[in-house]
Amino acid sequence: MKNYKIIKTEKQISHLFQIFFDYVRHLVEIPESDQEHCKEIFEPVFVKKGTILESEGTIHKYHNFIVSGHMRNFHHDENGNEVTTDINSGPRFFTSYYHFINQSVSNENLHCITDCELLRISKKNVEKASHIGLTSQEYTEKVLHFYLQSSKQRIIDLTTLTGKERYIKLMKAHPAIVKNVPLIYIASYLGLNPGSLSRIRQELS
Amino acid sequence: MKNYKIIKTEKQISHLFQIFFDYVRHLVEIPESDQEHCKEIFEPVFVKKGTILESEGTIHKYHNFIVSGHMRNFHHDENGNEVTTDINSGPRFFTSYYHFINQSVSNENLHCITDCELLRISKKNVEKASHIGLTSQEYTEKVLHFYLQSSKQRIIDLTTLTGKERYIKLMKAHPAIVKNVPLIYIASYLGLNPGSLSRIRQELS
DNA sequence: CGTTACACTTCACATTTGTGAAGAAATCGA
DNA sequence: TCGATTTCTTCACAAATGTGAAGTGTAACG
Repeated sequence: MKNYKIIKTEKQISHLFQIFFDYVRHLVEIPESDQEHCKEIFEPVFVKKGTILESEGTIHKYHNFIVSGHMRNFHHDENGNEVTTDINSGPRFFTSYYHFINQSVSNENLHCITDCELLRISKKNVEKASHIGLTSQEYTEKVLHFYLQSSKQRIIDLTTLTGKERYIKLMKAHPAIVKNVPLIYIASYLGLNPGSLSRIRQELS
Repeated sequence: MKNYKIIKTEKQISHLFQIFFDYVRHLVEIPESDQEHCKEIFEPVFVKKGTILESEGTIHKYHNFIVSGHMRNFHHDENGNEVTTDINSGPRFFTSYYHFINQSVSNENLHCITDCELLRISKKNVEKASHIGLTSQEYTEKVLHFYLQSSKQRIIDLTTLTGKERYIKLMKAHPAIVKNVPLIYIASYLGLNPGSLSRIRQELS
């Protein structure tokens, strides 16, 4: 089964970078010359639904930017149960940050829930390109801040909201996730059993 | 009521820095010369139980290191209810990071639950001392990573453990917190009602 | 020393969520 | 297109947690 590197036209690839640059501009400036350089160090990848891009027990090779599609991050707990810790859609970065940056063995899996269009960069290229704003210390710190803020908000939601309230909030914030991602993953992400979430859905309809 | 700057001896202050340096060494090297400099830019503060060190609606002035004592971080939700987002004991840094670093108006309160011994540094001094390892980009990134990892673990605990399991885990990891911090704050931190946590305590005894 | 305020426990009852099994629906691959 | 597999729903019952009130400490402060 060939999940990777399906051949696409120049135009399609150009479109990926367009979305990428539009997204990144929110956080940092990227001069024209850097944009050209990005096209050399970021690799466009088209991945089939179901692919595990990076898996637990390995050192993750790439820093991934989701252009389109849905991905989740999961691991196994001490009883062997899958725990979905994160679900996200493009455009955005989606990586096991801590382990990627430190190149330590990750306990996390990056799973493409739907077909995904990605741009990814190897650790080597990240280091080579440290002069580019995008891979600079400053940008990294901004990204980490952003994740820290989202994590804090999620903790607040988990401690103060009921399951139904958390689901409603997710529906409003990310309707595409609720539409495209299987219920079991959403349930795990929200800290609910699939049965409980199904009941909540029914109550809401 | 005078909560601040109770006069202490040279020896007591020296002890604070000793604990501080011991702690920081885990993450970064600090040469002798930098240690001397630290003593100039960090201010020892002795604070009475109950003091709100930094409060919501203001720009936080200091980056705090708890030498001893217990502090919590809380805010008010849209209904005006207090939410305790974090509880910690020294030695460790305890600051509303995002808002402090960006010098934006914080929505968080830093509350001394017990008498606390602190070392704190103003934003100005942080910038002045950027050549010291301790206030460098590298150190900041390590600290952010550390917080991100703790937040992720807390999310996992909140989604996969019951209230009783979370309480037991806290007891094991931080017995001093369970002993010294009022139940209402611990309950809020664990995402439980005070009544529920009290029941859990009873079941465990 | 006594008053006051706050924190903690306890209770009965309501609500939410978990559990496991069974069947319906949707999806996948040949 | 047709089985095979997975996911989703539904149900009854169990367990966990929320709620509000009442009563009992316990610490703080004058």
